[in-house]
Amino acid sequence: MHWKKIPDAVIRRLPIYLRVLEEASRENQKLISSQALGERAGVAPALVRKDLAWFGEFGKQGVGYQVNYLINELCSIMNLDRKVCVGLVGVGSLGYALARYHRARALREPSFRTHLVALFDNDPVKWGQMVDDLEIWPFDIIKDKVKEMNLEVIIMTVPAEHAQSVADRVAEAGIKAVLNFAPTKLNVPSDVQVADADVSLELQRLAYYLKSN
Amino acid sequence: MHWKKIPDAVIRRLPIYLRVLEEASRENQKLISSQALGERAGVAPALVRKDLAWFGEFGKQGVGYQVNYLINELCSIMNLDRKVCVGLVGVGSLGYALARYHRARALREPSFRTHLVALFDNDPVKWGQMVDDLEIWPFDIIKDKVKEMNLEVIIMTVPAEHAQSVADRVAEAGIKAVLNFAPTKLNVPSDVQVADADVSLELQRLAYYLKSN
DNA sequence: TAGATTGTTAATCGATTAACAATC
DNA sequence: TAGATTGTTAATCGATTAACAATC
Repeated sequence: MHWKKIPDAVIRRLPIYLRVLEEASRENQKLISSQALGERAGVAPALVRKDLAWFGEFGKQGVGYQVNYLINELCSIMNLDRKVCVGLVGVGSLGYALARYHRARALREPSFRTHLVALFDNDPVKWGQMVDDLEIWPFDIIKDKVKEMNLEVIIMTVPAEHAQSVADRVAEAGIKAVLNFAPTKLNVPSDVQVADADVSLELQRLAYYLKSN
Repeated sequence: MHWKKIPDAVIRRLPIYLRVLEEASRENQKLISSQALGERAGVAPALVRKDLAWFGEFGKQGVGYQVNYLINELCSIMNLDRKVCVGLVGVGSLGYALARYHRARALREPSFRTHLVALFDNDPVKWGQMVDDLEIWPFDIIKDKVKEMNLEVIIMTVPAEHAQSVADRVAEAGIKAVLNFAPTKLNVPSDVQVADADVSLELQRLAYYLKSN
């Protein structure tokens, strides 16, 4: 695109707006102001307007934003106006749970938009086992599967000590986006995006705030 | 404390430093420089020094930081120099998995420091069932259990539509820290800290970056 | 028209980086 | 001592907020 680079802080808020808008849509709201949207998203109204203004003029002065129109625009901006195929590596207890959770939610919420379609593990005992209607494949064939199934995002739920070597193989397979649950920093090529989702970091952060209160 | 308020951005990095330091300690490293610590944490060395300087002078010029000493200091700063008791509400597939994952990790890593000790659900069918060696209690008795077991943090893995009312009850029970996996913004009293951990927000953010690449 | 709310600019606030004297 | 690395200050960079003209 020809735009100036959009700050990541902005990109992180867009899915929150999307979530609020979809709620509003379910409640049959047709219009929403930056004030109301911001309140439900936990963001100042001026910031909501500024965030949206990076991408165009979506509102009407004195009126607000059309809920369904803005949902469509945001989906297109976020690259969610299509099926995004996701794979998961490491079907231990956490991987298993996330797999089931993700599929249940995708079934229930059509707005979920990311679809978990493949599971991988390197334990031969697990190969061929099913989680709901998904088969567990050997991790070794991930490169072929990425191509065959058009996987674009990989969720990593492997032990910390294997995370880096798995990440290497994942990057080699052409994946550009990884959601990493392992408690370790991954070194990946600069064109691969990693989102970290280590539960313990958040718990430890919360512990700090128990102090002052 | 008498300090100026520490920015949350700083607090979020401390657990990352802690993780790196514990790795280094396991590798029998005695000393670490802000350079090396920063590299493994993904943070600029100057920022590492500035973050630590909020709390005191822990290093020696020309030498660096003593790994084990800094671990102790950081634990004390983060309020992790003791057992932090955690409860979990909503033993669905995600809650069940997080429970098992958390306990397995706490057993394996003594440095984990937060301990999951109670599970709650409002489905009578689940009451009395065990997840590993933890019993599932009725959500209704959470207030008593918070007192009895000294719970300080609650992990919420309930459906979005129940999240707010659960949060109200949790806050009422005296809890000041919540890790929320439900895809909804919780309104809580200002002395209650909420950390959001909605997987779909991260997946959607990753989808955006698939575009430009 | 009058009231409401957008898009945008300028001001503020906060966080990160660069640089270096202090000192181990 | 010489080299290394801290703690800290000043400079830079970036993000948020306040304010308001434009306009529906």
